[in-house]
Amino acid sequence: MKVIYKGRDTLVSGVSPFSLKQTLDCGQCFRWDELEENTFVGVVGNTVCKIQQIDGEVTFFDTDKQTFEKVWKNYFDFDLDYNKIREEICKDDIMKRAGNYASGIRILKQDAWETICSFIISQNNNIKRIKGIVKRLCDTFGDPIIEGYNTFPDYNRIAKLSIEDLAPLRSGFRAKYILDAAQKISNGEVDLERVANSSYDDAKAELMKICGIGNKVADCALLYGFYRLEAFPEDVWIKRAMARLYPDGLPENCKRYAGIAQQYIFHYARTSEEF
DNA sequence: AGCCAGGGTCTGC
DNA sequence: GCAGACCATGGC
Repeated sequence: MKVIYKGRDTLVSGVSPFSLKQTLDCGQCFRWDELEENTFVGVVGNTVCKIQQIDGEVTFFDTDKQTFEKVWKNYFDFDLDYNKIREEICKDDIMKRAGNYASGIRILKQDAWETICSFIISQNNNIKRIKGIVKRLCDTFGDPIIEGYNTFPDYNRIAKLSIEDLAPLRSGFRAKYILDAAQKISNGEVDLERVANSSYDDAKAELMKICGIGNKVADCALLYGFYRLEAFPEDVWIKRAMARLYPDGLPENCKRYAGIAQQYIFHYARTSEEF
């Protein structure tokens, strides 16, 4: 990776492979909007940024060295070598095709609470509406950063609210789950530190103490919010794809990075015409 | 108009 | 353990 600080912007190149669009559009995050082709605006923590990719060059607008190092390099996990990972997991024909098709996807390092909350909202829902609910959640209860952009509200704030307070979100039956998650994390019943530091099975069990978090949402939270690259969220698409591609289960050499394999298969099954 | 959406809970075998 | 109804809401 090559990083150049030019004027007010930060320019990144030589991350191979990387597709900003595939990464932000693959259903792992819900707070990015595409302004124009390959140009996105989003919020991470209390930082707002416009990012554009043209060929191999990614521009982080109005971003100084310190912010890039502290926020964006970590968020996109630019130090992780995806070529090496693909070498390890894309050994058979199917994974080679899927990995080749979705090669620009990277797993983002997102905030744990934000992913927990977002994937509770995702259940029995579609990406467009998930984004709408998350936006209203931030607009209503987050702190302003700059005009039009708020932080994701923290769990202590949400824990003080009632179901009626959440009505403007129009999140339906999920509102009570959002509250339960915020309350249990806020009062220590569910310990995010413990989730981060225990084994995969224990971490999953801890998350599933929250009403509204089942097997799939727990795996999403672990993969996207706790950097557990071995987590393998199974939604309807993946189940369909697995039944056809790997009826006997995921190949052994995929398991260490099952979450990345999952992204390749998911993207391939959902958008490729040859699937 | 009616189906479905990156599911989970609750109930009944 | 496993199947099936039900859950709110909106996009298509």
